[in-house]
Amino acid sequence: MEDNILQQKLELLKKKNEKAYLEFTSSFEVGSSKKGELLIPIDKICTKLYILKSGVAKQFRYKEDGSEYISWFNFEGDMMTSHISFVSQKPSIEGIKIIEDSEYTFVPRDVCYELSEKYHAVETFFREILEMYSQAAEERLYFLQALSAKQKYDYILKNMPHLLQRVPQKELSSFLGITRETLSRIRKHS
Amino acid sequence: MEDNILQQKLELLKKKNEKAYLEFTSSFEVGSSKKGELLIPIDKICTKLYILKSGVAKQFRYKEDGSEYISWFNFEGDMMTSHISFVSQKPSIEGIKIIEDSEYTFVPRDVCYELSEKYHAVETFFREILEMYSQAAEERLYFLQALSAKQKYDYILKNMPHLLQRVPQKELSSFLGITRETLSRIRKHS
DNA sequence: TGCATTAATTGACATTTGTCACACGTATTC
DNA sequence: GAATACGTGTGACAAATGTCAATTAATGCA
Repeated sequence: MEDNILQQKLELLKKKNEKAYLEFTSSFEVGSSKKGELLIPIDKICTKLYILKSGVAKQFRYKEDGSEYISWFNFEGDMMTSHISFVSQKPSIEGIKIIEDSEYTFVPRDVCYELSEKYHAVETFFREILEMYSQAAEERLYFLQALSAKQKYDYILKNMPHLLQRVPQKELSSFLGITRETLSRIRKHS
Repeated sequence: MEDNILQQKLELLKKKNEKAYLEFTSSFEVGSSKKGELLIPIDKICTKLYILKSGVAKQFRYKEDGSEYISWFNFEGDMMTSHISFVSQKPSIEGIKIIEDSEYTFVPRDVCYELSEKYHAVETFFREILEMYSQAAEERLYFLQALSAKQKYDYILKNMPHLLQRVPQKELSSFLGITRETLSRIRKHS
């Protein structure tokens, strides 16, 4: 989504330092996964950074009661990884699962950090990605804490309508932090 | 808190590039504020990055119904700013208010970005700060969405006990996303 | 195509948390 | 030091959302 802001950042990198850009992008590999596949399992150390070319994926954990908590959905153009594990190289507490057949490219984590160290421009690229990422997290925090179930649904309707078309309600409700039943009832009265 | 991880990062910067370190730290200015003072008002563009030396501050917004949403508390050693406004230079949707007399240093935003561009090591410094920041945001997201009122309180008790000593219950409850009354009742039965 | 599995809907009811009103004690201030 | 504002505690009640169970709709697979 977001009309390929990631692509724009990559273009910027290319303009700034073509050598760095080429070295970075030439280490991209391609892959694909079917619906239901676990791209990053919980408890494993995450060593790759993914860029989704097509399809949909979800980032999730399990709560204490065994139910699922969905922290984010990823669509075409999105960069994704199990962020905390990627940075810290500890076992991941979040997993990534494909929920619609997907194609993607990926880079090994080491390449990201090596090139960040080698090229200032690559470091800048990642700093800017992180800036966007934390903005999104901050907005989501407010969204989750400050809005009622109905307000959350209206927010999605207005700001992320593609979710409604491409994500099952079961998953959407978990993303909103409400039950399927509540979501179903809200939809009925909208 | 976090036993001055920020200080560690600054030391690292110094070791990597002393010139950059000196240029960065020499543009720090000092300031102080009394309890109740608004360090960063809502709707203003945020142009400074603060490091709290002593005291406590809160980052907050107002919800649609006028009640307060507290996104974070800052203590000695914490870096703080209105993140989204700082990055985007748009009017801030969050404010920062002093809730215990504070001393701090601050750097103009422009210096941060100029030095990030000028020195690779400074860029790395900020990238790492952002990595920590997004990890914290991610954990807070899970905390808010996945836990009940009582679980949230127990989590604070266990992981952020200093909050209980230095933050009024009114503010703490807002941080937890529950009402004062609910917090009061939970405390009674603990 | 048809069977089997999964997702969504719906109703009755339970639970959690919020709201409102008021009492009480503690700071703050003039 | 009295007066005022502010933070906290508590009770009665209301509202929002969750839980459980059953039914229907949709989807995927043989």
